Amino acid sequence: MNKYENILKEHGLKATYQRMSILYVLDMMGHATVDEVYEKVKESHPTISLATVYKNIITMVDSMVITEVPISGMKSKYELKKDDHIHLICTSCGDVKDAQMDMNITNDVNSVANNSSFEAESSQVNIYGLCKNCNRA
Amino acid sequence: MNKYENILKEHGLKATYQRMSILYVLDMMGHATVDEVYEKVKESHPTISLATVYKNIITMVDSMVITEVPISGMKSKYELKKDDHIHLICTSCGDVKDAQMDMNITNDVNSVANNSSFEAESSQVNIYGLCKNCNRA
DNA sequence: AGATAATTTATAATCATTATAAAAGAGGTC
DNA sequence: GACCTCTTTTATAATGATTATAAATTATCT
Repeated sequence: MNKYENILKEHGLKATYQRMSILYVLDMMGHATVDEVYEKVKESHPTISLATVYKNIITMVDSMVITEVPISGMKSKYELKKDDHIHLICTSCGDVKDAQMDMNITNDVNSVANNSSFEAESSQVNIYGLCKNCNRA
Repeated sequence: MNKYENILKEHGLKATYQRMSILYVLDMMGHATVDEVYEKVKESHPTISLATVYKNIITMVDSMVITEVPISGMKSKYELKKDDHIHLICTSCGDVKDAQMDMNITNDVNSVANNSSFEAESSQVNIYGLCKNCNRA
């Protein structure tokens, strides 16, 4: 449980109980909106304030501890910062799953940026469609 | 100017002056937020209501006349529906430019989806970084 | 353990989006 | 072209999401 304490300190942030709880929730859920994080953290820490969740999510995005995943037609979700990967977003149930971003895509994406004299820093790939479960139904 | 009238009717929507104005603004600007559209349309149509802009943007997204472009750390922008392409998003000035999505990326992306038994419908690729202008400064 | 600066909290304030209902307009029919 | 019907627009109010405030609390350093 001091996995999260370490992450925070490595990024120059104080390791408060609230921040660690948010990171734990994101780690467990994979991806979650601000509200989902708030509801989940309240289960173990009922007095946390919604403002605290908002403020810390912003702070941790700025410090690159977590990443915003903006999604068409839904509120943004947040996830722990990890290596580049692809998001498979189910337009029916809203579930988000990660898939590995293979080297080819990374290379292609970088060459597109170079061809436009664009100084690329990061990239996001979202695939929208139906997850296994929703596709059956 | 009845380019937009045709697009709307092809998608089963009434061709109101307000909708055509919104499409014209998006066509001129390339990408714009709800507020930017509202401010721009007001120049030629000062009595348009903000609620009308909101409602029509939702309607036209649902009818696939326009597309939402969700972006980390900014409000979503909207664009006319076009073939798959990549967004080069400047984290300094907020500008969004299109780049061609080459066949390789499309193929790679589809194979990632297949490997996860995910029924892909569409995809979005965002590259964040510095545009030519901001990179100089 | 104490000092200090950052963080948390509850609340209010602000900003963004959606709902409402009356007036206006689009597109079809004669 | 005038009329009918249904949809859309408008202004406004209501709601929902996010941010600001300032006092109380807490993490970290010494």
